[in-house]
Amino acid sequence: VELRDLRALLAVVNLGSFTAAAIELGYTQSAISQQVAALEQELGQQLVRRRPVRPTPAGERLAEHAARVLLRLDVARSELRHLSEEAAEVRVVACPLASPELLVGALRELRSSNPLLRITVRTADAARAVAEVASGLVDAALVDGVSGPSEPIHIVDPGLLLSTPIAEAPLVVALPRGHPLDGRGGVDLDALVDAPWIVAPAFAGTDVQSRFGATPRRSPRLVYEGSDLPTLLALVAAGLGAALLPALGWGGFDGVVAVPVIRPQLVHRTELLTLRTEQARRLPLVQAMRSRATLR
Amino acid sequence: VELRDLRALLAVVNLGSFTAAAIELGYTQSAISQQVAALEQELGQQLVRRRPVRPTPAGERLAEHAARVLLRLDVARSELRHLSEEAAEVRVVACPLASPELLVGALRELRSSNPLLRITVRTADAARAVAEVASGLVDAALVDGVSGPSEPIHIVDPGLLLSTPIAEAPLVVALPRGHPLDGRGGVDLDALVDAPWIVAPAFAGTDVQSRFGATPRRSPRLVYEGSDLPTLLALVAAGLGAALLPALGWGGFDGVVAVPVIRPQLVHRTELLTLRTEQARRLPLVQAMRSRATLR
DNA sequence: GATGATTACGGACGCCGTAAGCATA
DNA sequence: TATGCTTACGGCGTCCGTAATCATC
Repeated sequence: VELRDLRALLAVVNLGSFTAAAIELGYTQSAISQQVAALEQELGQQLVRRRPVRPTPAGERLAEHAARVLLRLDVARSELRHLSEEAAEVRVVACPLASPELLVGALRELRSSNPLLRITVRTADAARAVAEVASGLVDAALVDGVSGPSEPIHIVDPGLLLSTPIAEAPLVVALPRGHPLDGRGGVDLDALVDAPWIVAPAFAGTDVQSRFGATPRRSPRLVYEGSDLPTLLALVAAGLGAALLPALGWGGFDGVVAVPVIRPQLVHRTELLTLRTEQARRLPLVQAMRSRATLR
Repeated sequence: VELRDLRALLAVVNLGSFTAAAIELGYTQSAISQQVAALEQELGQQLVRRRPVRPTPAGERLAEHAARVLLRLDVARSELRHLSEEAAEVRVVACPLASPELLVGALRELRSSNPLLRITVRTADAARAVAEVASGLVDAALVDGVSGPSEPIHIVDPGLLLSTPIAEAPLVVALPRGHPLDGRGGVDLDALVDAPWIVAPAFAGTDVQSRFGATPRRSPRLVYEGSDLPTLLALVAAGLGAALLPALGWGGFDGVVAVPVIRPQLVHRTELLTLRTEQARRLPLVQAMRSRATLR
């Protein structure tokens, strides 16, 4: 098993195409084919079904392992780079709904204490944010997700990155006004399991489905790949589906009502992710965020 | 970064010698030298100090990541192998103090329900046991360790292997009779932090040191690498040091007294480790152990 | 001076790309 | 028929081993 082969498998599984994987990795499609074939031969079983290109159960499992292995290696590289050089810049990535008020407060404090520091902020979905911390593209990521109360969200292997709890907010379901559940004081997610959901990766709706979707592999009725909250809410208002959001961070929106989730017991949680290096721990931004965080 | 290079680094760091690493991996010492040099060049910093051969902080960190990466790849390989073939044999490895009475009970039940099944049992220390589950050498490992009450012991990345809690027992310090603490109803480990400890990897004393040893990197006065409990207790009786053990599983021993650990709150915990495959979950042994386990 | 890591160099193997083959929409 | 994965084959690069060099105990 070689890393090159794992990268190939992962790209093929994620992109659903040998050709696309080849382009992404900078090989010819022939090379990708050979790499995947080598893996399959070595492991003695098919990993990807062709035409259409879909992973077998074994391939799916291996791709999962491969993703974690490659992520850890990214982290390792970044950590070693951090060990030697010192940063004169702070780069942050944040998920759209990840309690930004905390971030801007911390940044203002940071700026006033060090006016010369170059600061970069960008938004991305949680998966990309994690990848960017791992690869060293940014120094910290403010990611959000859904979890049990005062329980960490698990985006990557626990312990791989340093995670600081920042905030928790009640979870609500955004529904079109007039929906049967409109007006309820609280809602059980099981009651909505067959309802049309809007899956919006940028808004941390992905992991909930996998954790609480009673029906695995059900393809969502609508996927919103943007990161614009008003657009998402407009989709909800139009009756195209329900969306899972934190109670805070967005004002009212015409035609949309928010009903708190009361079962299962879930919260919207925000965490700050950095490398597990001393340098990261001592980042002024991290310090500031920590002192401001509402959670211990 | 290539897996081959990571394997080389890990072997060099663990064995403290390029030559020994070369023998272990089946290369010449020259090849190992080139592989480590390649890593160092690629990462732009020294990973291993020569003469004597010791890892730099960067090397230590990378070796840690390398170990986890390689372990995960072992697990991946084993899982895929399990997915295709069915086992006609049950192989178990257990740590010496890992609640063996549960194991033998489960094995007896297993034997009576399936007299033809070939069963293999072996003992090893926790680190080796984990490696053997990962590499597929055994189907399950009964490992013990020290943790907080009803808190899992973390030997590997959480989620990498399937872990079933089996039993917990109070933790005691084994001391020579007549020791100043002899007769106390309970002891605070901090009071013993500077005492001479006997480190016995086979008896799960390793991780406690790293977790609660106030003085990191202090070399223990005595290391017992065997797995024979009477020998260990004889060492204690001779006044060569104290040892951390579970309260159960060993009767009295002449010249040794056991004082319960009351602070920090720690227990001796036993868990059953298997691959995270359906096959492993359905192993009769696992089922039997589960139903017998005193923990939920 | 001996043990053990590094450097130099040649040969073999592996891997990728080009191009032809082939299956499926 | 066209798109896209597979197979065949040749060249290039890489990596390992042998052997000489060098440093440290």
